[in-house]
Amino acid sequence: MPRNADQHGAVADAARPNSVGAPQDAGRAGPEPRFAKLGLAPAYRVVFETIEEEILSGRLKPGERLPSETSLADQLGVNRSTAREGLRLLEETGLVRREEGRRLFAAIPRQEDLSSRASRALVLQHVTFRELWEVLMVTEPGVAALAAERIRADQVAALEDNLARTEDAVRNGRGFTQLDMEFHALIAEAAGNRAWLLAREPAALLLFPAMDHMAPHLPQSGLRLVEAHGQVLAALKAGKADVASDWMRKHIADFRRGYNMAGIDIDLPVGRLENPADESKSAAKRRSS
Amino acid sequence: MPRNADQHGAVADAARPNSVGAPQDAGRAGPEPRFAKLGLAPAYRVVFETIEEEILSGRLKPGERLPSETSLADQLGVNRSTAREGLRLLEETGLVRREEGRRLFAAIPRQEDLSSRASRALVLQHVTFRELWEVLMVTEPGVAALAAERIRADQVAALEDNLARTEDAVRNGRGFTQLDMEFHALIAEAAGNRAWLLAREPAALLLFPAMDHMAPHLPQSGLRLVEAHGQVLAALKAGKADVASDWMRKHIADFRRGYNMAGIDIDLPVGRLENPADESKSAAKRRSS
DNA sequence: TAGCCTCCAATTGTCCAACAATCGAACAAA
DNA sequence: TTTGTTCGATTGTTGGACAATTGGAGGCTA
Repeated sequence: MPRNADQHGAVADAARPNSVGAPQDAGRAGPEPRFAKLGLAPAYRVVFETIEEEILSGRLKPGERLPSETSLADQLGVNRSTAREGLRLLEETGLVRREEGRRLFAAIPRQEDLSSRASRALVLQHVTFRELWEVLMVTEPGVAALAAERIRADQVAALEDNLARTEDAVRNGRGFTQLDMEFHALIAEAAGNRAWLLAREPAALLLFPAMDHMAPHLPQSGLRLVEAHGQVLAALKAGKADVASDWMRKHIADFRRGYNMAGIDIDLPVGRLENPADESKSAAKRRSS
Repeated sequence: MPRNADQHGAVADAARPNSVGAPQDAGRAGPEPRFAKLGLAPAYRVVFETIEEEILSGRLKPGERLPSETSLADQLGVNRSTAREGLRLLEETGLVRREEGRRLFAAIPRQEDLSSRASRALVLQHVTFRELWEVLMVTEPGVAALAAERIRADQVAALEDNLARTEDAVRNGRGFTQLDMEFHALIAEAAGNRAWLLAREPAALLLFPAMDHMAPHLPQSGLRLVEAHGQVLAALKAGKADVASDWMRKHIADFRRGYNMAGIDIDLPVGRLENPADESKSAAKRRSS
């Protein structure tokens, strides 16, 4: 790639950041690790990094409109196509997003995006049920303890509503996986800690749906789940952090027991997310293959 | 944008996935809001999703080469520019990577990339020191307990080496933040749980470097840290999960105490990562502004 | 003046066609 | 075996176009 080539070019080379006039590459397989291999980044990546830095540094605040592609390309001294490639990079990072319509905004990456991408990575790594379970075995009680100290009335109400719906679903033999996930997510939210949200969600997103595979084998599981949720909720309402934490631990432990009883191997890698339950935005935004 | 326009076009429309034969757009002036607006994704996004699906489903295995851009564009029935935009999306997701050289490979997203992106998001959300601390207060002891049961000899050796270097750094008044991070990372690795790695790293990446701000105020902090690390390591070697966990808890708790004593507000948002200490790849791969 | 409709400039999505710099592999020379 | 040389394939970048939408600025009615 013509680093500084400006072939037919009229584009102002001076405006191009990082137009390092560095030696091409130092040769590939040098048996002597004498020189550090100097990395030359393609222009589209430089575009990405430049704008990224602009946002990270706060000079470009979330919510603010980005300049038009043409103007951007102009300012950076690259072609619009190149600028667009940089924008795609930003788009996927979540640092730039298009609201409804086309205009691009600077933005903060959304939790859901981060989590779902992390989940995908875990799946691709063939992470096992056991690994996920070990994580949640620690995080969920921890989060519950925090939530007990901070939960607000409206959040209690949301949990009560969730519990009622779960009871109903269980009584009528309907699936309750989604409701279970919602319950745990609500508690995590009640913990009022964004870092926790991010830490637990990828594992939660993968482990809980796995329940669908075991529930059919265990008629009791629904009742046990409702009982546990009820106890946790009660403890939260009473502000008893240790009790909430304890019940949560039992609840998650139960999860594993369920798996064992259903005869499923704990050390099997988890599969792909079947139905991430996001008909909300997903269906509107993209059409699948 | 000409969804299916193929304007001057010669490109095989049939080959185009998702060439939904939807009415151009229901015509703008349709006085009847009869149909729900069906979300049309730009072609470059369809390209992205198509290839993503190919990888996620395992039809395209990690490590495998992708077809050339021209051929790809050809197969998908879009222009090379458009295909490239899709590739940028994939590139940033980490599902596609360029080894050394240019050819693109299918790949699994790297832990580091996921973590650093997550960290950035936390910073942009102005997450506070307290939030991070609350997370690590739970995760680190949990991870240590697991590590006690699984740690291998070579991992013990690595920790011992790290401890020795830390002692040296402390004794000679050098910075030891990097070594501290390494110590914790090694333990996380010893826990042999990839989901844990992902869960704790974003917070760790942000919290530990913050020590740089407090160490200067606390002459003792280095010694306390070495003592704690030593105790944890001893417990790990002895396979005493609960002891390791306990010492780790104290260690992290100490962290906060240090902050208090240094007179730093716990509820202040953490700043940007100053020096993520990755001269290894960072310096080689990109040149900064 | 508020409300509505029309027309136009600005912007995004795609596409085409080239060219420069490399990479890679094949082959020749030292 | 190491070092050049050559040539085709591939990536990085650029210019230039055109269709479909958007967002307003005006202008026209109540």
